[in-house]
Parts: sequence; structure tokens; C-alpha cells
Amino acid sequence: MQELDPLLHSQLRLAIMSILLSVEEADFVYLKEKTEATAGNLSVQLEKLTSAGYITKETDGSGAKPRTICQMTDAGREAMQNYVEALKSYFTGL
Amino acid sequence: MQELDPLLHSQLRLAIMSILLSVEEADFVYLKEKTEATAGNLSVQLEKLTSAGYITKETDGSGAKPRTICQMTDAGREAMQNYVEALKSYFTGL
DNA sequence: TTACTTAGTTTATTTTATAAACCATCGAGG
DNA sequence: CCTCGATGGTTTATAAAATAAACTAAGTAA
Repeated sequence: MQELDPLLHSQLRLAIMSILLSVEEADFVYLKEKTEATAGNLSVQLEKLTSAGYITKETDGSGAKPRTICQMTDAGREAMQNYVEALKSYFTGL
Repeated sequence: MQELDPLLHSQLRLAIMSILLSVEEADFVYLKEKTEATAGNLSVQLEKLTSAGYITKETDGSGAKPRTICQMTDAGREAMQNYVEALKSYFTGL
């Protein structure tokens, strides 16, 4: 019965990470559509994942209308792997 | 990207369910030791699982010092199965 | 009988998730 | 050029959840 990384143990953050696992790059709008989250919620959760170092979040500058692009980091991928391993220990009896 | 049953998507409740999957009967004290939760927290989460119908919780009466015994219900087992299936959809890219 | 331990529950506090309100920019229409 | 609405976000407020602290009641041992 291992610890479950609390940063990943959240439906929306897990969904974000899941998408970034399979896509290597996604912008805010895409993530919003895929996850069906509100913009506010998405923004908050992206920030958390970013400051944990699990993803990068670059906002296309030039003062223009913003475009935020996210990618998974190596640390993020590793954290996901650990999370899965930890989860497995919860389902040995199933 | 399916919904994750919010009742199961909690570390402690998942741990409780996991134990009850593999054991068919466990008392409060045993669950407390295994999960390393505080009594208060455990009590609250057991109550939630009970009122959701995922487990049963019988307190050995006779006015004496209580002994609370928990078991998983069929609904609980089914919910766990669904939860696992839903989780899988989050890790296709891993 | 006083005082400690055990088995819990109830209530209060903190943390987390979520939504609502807001700000800035772009593009279209008058 | 100026409003008006849509787009792309962030900030802040609210609701829900997890956790801990305080309490209750019975048993046990000195």
C-alpha cells in the first residue's frame, strides 16, 4: 500500500498528464476541450503541475493574443510511472 | 477519458476498499493499522463508504466495548472494477 | 476509585477542487 | 474609428473534501 502522489491523484490533473503523455505538446484550448474543464480550473491545475516540474507551460509572447503550450517533462513522465506502480498495489486482490 | 468515481478516488478510501477486496472481513483496528490513518479519519471514510453501499459496517453490540467489522458489498466490488477500467483509460499512452 | 488505555464518533480546521468574476486582445460591423 | 462580441486566459471567491483534534464511553489495572 504505497503513497499516491497527491499531485497526480486528482481527476483533472491526471487527465492533463494523460493527454500530454500521448501528445508531446498541447495548447490551453486543446486541453480545455479534451478535459471539458472550465478555463479557471484548468489554469489552476496547469499552474500546479508546472510548479511541481511535471510539465512546462510556455505562453507565446509578442503581446498578442496569448497561446499557451504545454509539454510533459521527464520528471512528469517518471512521476506518472511511479503513480501507476503505486496504484497497482491497490488492486492486487482484483 | 472516463469519470473516476469520486468516492473511490481518495487514497484512504481506496486503501480501505483494497484491503476489503483481499480479506472479506476486517475490523476497525485492523484497518487502522493497515492504513495508518487516524481513528477520526478512518471513521469518517468508513461512514461514507457505508452510506454509499460499498461496504457494510456492523458494530458488535451487547453494550460492551465495541468492535466494528467491515465487509465489501457486491456493489463495492463492482464499483472497484469500474474504477479500474476508468483508470486504465488514463494510461493508454504509458 | 482514580487514572490509563482502547475503540470509536463528532466537530472543527485546513486543504483542495471548482466555479464565477474579471482583464486584455482581436476581429467584425456600422 | 468606435463599440460589441468572442477568444484566451488569470485571479479570487466558494463549495467540498480530507485530516486532525477533541470528546465519549467502556474496560483494566493499581
